[in-house]
Amino acid sequence: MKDDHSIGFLIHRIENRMKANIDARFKDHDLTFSQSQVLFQLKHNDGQLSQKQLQDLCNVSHPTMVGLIQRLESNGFVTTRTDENDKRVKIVAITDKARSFYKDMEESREFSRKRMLKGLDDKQIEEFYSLLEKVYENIEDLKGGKNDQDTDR
Amino acid sequence: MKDDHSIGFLIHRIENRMKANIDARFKDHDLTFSQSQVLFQLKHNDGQLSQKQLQDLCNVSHPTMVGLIQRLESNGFVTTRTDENDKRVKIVAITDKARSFYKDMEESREFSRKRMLKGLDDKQIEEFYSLLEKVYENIEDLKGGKNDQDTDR
DNA sequence: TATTAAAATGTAGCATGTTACATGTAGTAT
DNA sequence: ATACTACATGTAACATGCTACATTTTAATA
Repeated sequence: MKDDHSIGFLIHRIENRMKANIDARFKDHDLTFSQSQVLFQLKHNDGQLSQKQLQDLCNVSHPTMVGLIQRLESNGFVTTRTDENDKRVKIVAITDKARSFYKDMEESREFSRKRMLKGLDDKQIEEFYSLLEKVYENIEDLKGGKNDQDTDR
Repeated sequence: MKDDHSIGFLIHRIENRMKANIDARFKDHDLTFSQSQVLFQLKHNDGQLSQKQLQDLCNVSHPTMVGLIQRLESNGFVTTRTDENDKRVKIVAITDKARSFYKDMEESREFSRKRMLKGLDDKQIEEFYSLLEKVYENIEDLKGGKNDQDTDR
């Protein structure tokens, strides 16, 4: 039983369930969990960021961010424009429509959070959060630990 | 900073990184992280299971399992046949080729595990594992908590 | 027995994630 | 100025996950 749920598989399954549950809750708004993360980052950064900044904040590859932004834009949650000062960069800005959904999004995330953490006390939640942050720092870099045989190759 | 990485987003990003890293390590073997989970379950259950049993053990929807098995079969990691006693069920069996890869798979998973848990002592790892299991139990069911207005909130 | 319900699998269509390759813009060095 | 490099974005092709619908077989029931 112990070995049947190694930590990696466990995290994988938890993520799958959580994502599917939140996607289902957001469906009425034509929004997904991953898209909500983009809106979340925009909301917490003056409502506008470059595509590159978004992909770094969300820790996804750039083609992934391209798709997310395209769908968000086609549903009216963001607008995009080219930066005048540097024509390479695409600026993504949150719309009022997205802002008006923000409360709902927060509530759904809070609901999901409560469900996940049911039965854990505040101290355990704090510990869980802290452990997750450490693990995330360990594997955060997109071009992940290719330095197989040691520290530096 | 605290609110920037809510637990859900954190888990999501951890899973993305972990999956991508392991997929990269498995690439030479024409294998993926998710496929390895299927092989893992087979290995720990006498080498053969029905498709339904696999989808329950891996906690994925049945169309997902269909795809996983198809690719595993086309790469020679499993064989499939119809159950004689119940023609509805498809029996999936691990092959010798997959068995011979098993050690490599274990080593890669161990490498990934060590990287993720770097800096955590045994007690913390135990705590982390226990917390993950609790969270998983909270959201394990595929047809997730649609009973919105019930206990919580 | 005939009908109906349930169970296991399959297919279609989509979102999200990846890597690999391509394009256009900006900065640097010669 | 030219060329080289770096950076931001775009496209292609694929794996994995989902829901919704369809099919086949088994079980249950009238």
